[in-house]
Amino acid sequence: MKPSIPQGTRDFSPADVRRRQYILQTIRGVFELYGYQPLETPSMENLSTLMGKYGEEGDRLIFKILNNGLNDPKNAAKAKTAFERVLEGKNDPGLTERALRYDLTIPFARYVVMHQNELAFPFRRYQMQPVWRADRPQKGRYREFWQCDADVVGSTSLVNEAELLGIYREAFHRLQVPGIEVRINSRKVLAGLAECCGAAEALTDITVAIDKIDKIGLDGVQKELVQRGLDEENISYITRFLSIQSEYGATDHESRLEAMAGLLSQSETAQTGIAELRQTLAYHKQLQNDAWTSRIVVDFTLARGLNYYTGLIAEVTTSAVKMGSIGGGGRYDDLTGLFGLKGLSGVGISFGVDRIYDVLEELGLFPAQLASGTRIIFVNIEPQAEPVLFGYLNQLRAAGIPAELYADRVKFDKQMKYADKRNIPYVGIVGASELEEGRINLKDMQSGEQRKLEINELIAVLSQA
RNA sequence: GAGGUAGUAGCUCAGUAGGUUAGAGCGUCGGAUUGUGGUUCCGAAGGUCGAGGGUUCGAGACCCUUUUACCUCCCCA
Repeated sequence: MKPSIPQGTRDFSPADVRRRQYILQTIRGVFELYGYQPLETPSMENLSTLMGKYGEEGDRLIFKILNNGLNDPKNAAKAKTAFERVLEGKNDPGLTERALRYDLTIPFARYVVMHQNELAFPFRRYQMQPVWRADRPQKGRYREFWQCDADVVGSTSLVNEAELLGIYREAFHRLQVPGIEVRINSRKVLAGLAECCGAAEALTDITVAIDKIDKIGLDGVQKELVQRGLDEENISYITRFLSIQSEYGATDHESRLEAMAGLLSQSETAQTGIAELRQTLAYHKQLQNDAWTSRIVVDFTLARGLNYYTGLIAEVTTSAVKMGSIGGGGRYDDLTGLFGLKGLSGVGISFGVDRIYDVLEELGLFPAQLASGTRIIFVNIEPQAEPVLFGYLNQLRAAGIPAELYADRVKFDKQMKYADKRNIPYVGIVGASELEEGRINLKDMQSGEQRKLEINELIAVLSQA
């Protein structure tokens, strides 16, 4: 049988894992720095927890888990009727009642509701775990991928928004990704647009269409709006809305906000949204670090799919690589309401680790020293030396230096080749003569230089390198 | 979920209008070199041509099905 793995999944070889851990650790460090606490939830949730939370499209992409025991004769009738319902496109607990998690936000909301009495609100947590989607794989799109989320619930303050934007910028600064743009918008402005253009009920159609303007241009958006049933009057208003976006420089926030406030003066919702954007930017300005090269862009065409967002929405892209967004988030006023806990507002962001990986790879931004963990390997050429080498290993490891011994006594050059292939920077050679001298012949694999050292000197050399 | 392109050695690929035992480079392994890797030289192994079925005297090539990757749409990280 030819081995294979499921569509859209990947193996991660040692070098891949090190690189992924580098990303994960960098992001984790920033989360911790901003006072977020770690949380983990199960890989699978009850199907009812997930269904209906991501829109129709989302429901279709949830990986469902088949119930056990379907072949038990006493379940047969139930399973058969359940299967009939599934064929009709419905779910039935007789066949499946669990599913793999689709994102980290809904499980988080579920967690908050279940543990509301133990938590100190505002509750800030971060979560870094894989999620699964039955999407068709493409470049940068997998069926199993990791998300890194930071959310805070129980606070409506825009300080949270401002800090989350800071987390994005700090993390990408540390990862040294160039061309980072954190685009922000407010769902309230979009709702105001729908109101003002006379098609309040078509909010989703409008947002889905204008979100594509980067891809299909103004003409394309207009066509799509027609297709989605908007009339000429609606569309001409939306066109004016879109022109505000292109009229000002990318970072001329204030002019853009002012123009938008003028256009949407009839909508109280939109005015609130604009005021919130202003306040978020003002807070963020005080929190930001001058070293950050990324920029914040107010982008009124930004929509984002997940329909639970109600306030600020954000998305991260880099101009350095052709790739979809590498992060996104927003505020949701009533996420926990879905699980019976009303009045808790939350806001959060997510990092797309797998896409960030692809970006770093493409730009060659991974630090070189991620290659190997082992600092020194002892070649095994002299049987008498083994007890001494064990002692050296113990001392090196006690000093925190990753060290290993080539376990099999095979040909010298084979052992050297192994060290070379593993990218281990130093080789320790102890043969008969070194044994007699009580020293180690230390070879620097990069320069090829060798020198004889005592173990204490060797530890000193490797500690500082 | 809809459409398109592709799948030949571990990797990157070649393979003439269907015609003997399917090739190259890189890598792997062995040797030159039983105390010195990354360079060099010599040699070897490695493929039921993604899988299944069909057309044909004959299929890596043509047809169908299936699977996987990539691209577009949908949607999204």
